[in-house]
Amino acid sequence: MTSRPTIRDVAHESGVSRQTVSRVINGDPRVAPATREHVEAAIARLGFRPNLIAQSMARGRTHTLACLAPTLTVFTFASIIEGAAAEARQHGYFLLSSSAPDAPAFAALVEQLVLQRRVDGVLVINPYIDERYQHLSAEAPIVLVGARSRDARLGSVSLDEQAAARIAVTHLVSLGHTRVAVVHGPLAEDCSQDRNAGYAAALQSAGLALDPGLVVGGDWSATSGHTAISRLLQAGREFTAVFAQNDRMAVGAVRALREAGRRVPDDVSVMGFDDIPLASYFDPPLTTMRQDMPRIGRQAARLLIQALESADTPPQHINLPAELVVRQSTRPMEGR
Amino acid sequence: MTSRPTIRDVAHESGVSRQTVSRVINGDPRVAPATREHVEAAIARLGFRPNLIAQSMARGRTHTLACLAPTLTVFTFASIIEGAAAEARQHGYFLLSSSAPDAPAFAALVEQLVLQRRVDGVLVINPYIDERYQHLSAEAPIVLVGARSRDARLGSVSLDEQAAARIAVTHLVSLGHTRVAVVHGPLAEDCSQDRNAGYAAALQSAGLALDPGLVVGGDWSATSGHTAISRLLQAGREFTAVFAQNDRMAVGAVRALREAGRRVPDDVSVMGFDDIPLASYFDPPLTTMRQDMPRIGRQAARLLIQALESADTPPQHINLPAELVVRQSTRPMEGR
DNA sequence: ATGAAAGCGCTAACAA
DNA sequence: TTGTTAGCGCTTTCAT
Repeated sequence: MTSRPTIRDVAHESGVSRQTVSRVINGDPRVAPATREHVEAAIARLGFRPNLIAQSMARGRTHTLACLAPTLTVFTFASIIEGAAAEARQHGYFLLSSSAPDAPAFAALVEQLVLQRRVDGVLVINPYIDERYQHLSAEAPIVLVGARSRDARLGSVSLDEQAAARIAVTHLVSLGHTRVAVVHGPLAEDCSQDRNAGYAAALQSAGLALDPGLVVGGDWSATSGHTAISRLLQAGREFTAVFAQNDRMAVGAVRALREAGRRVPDDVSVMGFDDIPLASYFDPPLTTMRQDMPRIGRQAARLLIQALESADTPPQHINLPAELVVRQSTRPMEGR
Repeated sequence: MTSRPTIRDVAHESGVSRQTVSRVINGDPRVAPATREHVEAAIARLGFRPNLIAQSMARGRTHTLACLAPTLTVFTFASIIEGAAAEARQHGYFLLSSSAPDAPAFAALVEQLVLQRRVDGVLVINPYIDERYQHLSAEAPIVLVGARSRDARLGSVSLDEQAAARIAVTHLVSLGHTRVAVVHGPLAEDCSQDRNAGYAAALQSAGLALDPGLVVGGDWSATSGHTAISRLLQAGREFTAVFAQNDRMAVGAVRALREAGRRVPDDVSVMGFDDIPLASYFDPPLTTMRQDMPRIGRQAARLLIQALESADTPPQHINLPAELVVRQSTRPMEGR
């Protein structure tokens, strides 16, 4: 197999200079129509494709973005990435995705991608789950996803977590529940804090006291939701509703309740958050807050590209709304 | 911000030639220890990082692999990617992932990645779900994942689907079920065909006739599993067990059965395939075949890197086993 | 409208 | 062990 044709081969083939070929492939208008046709014919004949590496080299930009997540196997992250990729593509960028489970792996990724100039900018999903944000060099434009930026120079896109949690808890309260437990995520993550704040706000608006004994934490896994609620039950806490800060913990909570002989939703209502794909196939189908993940990704990509293309754009912070999806895991309090 | 230091700056700073700096950063042994130290000091002082784009340019290789999936949002695909990324990293490669929902998008991706020389090789997950395999130019080394290669030049890694399906169905048969329905995936995909073959083989080994009326298809979604089983019930087919070719369809099947007043597993046993993360949290917890996805990804990456590093390696085809996970959605037939 | 020359940051081949 | 000389394939001046 001989190596691929270069711009030089096309120049020979069509009898013009390399420069003219370059103009043609870049859509430069300063080329005579006849010349352009000749060159395009030669390109087609030779099957020439511009070498992107060489273009990047000469231009100093790669037209490539990276989207980094803690893992690809979590549905919400993957959805954000796909939304971002779609938006990037529309703007002529290629978006690659990769994941780093911990801070050192993340640092290595940033090193490879940013410091070694492989990409023009980076989208970072959940930057505050560990120390990874410390490795966010200011070398490349960066947009944070799923957390408020704690650095004035970085833009961010996230859900309006507090408002969403408030809607969720208000839903439970409006059903007549006055003792609402919350299973929150790791407090190192903004979204857990914000959802807790929304929980508190909703209770307060309803004139209900917040019982710290009903606040328990998990790590987003179903198992952790199970553990959290089991503990609550063993401690003899009274509650008729649970606001789990994600669907997986909600599912774990449901199981814990059943194991303790409580019916869901007859005895206890349970809400989740995210609306994962099979949320409606659990028993009972989960009432939850739906996040438009792809949209979050699209917005983030748009912000990043904006920053790339007009250097002096001030960093923006975008908040997106979530939507209540009522299924069968929540129901009005029994009159007693 | 001044631009980043180059190899030339390091050369000046340390009083050696660019070539010597190049040798240092590439770990070439032909450098005097003293010189090496000087250069390394200069590198540290300047904060120099080799520009990967320039390296790729000069070397003609990018040390980057791509892993392409139909979507990132399916757990099995994401797991394969993470396994592949880990293996690639160990070998000094960077693996980027991207997704393409349909053949045209896939073609564009291949164009960007392979024809424009952005990566050295490609892993393609599920190449036969549509016409995408037709866009697999022979320009770069490619390894197929999740399907037998139909092209002698391409290596592949997949599950031993037939054996796995056989184990699954044999499990049901050993429980005393003689009327076992199957909900298969799209027949364009090898794995559906192979799992059907395993189903047939298991029945035959058990001396049971295959009733074509008990063979129904879905598109892997829970909804499709629901529809398939609903139709079977409406048609009045008799069966006491269902082998769904993935967990999502199994979950749909369970729902359909319940809606028709059948208890699972008391009246009908249901098996899935994949062991998705929340499989044990459905009601009932799903009996299923567990695939070691990360391992599939690792193997695939290993094959690709092998092909890259020793050009004349013949394409290999690897088959990995799956493991039966018994939970509560299957149980022995009631004696009647 | 087109071409010539220089260079992007690095490595490879050859010398010394 | 080190340096010199050419590129890699393309774009960007600056001429013409």
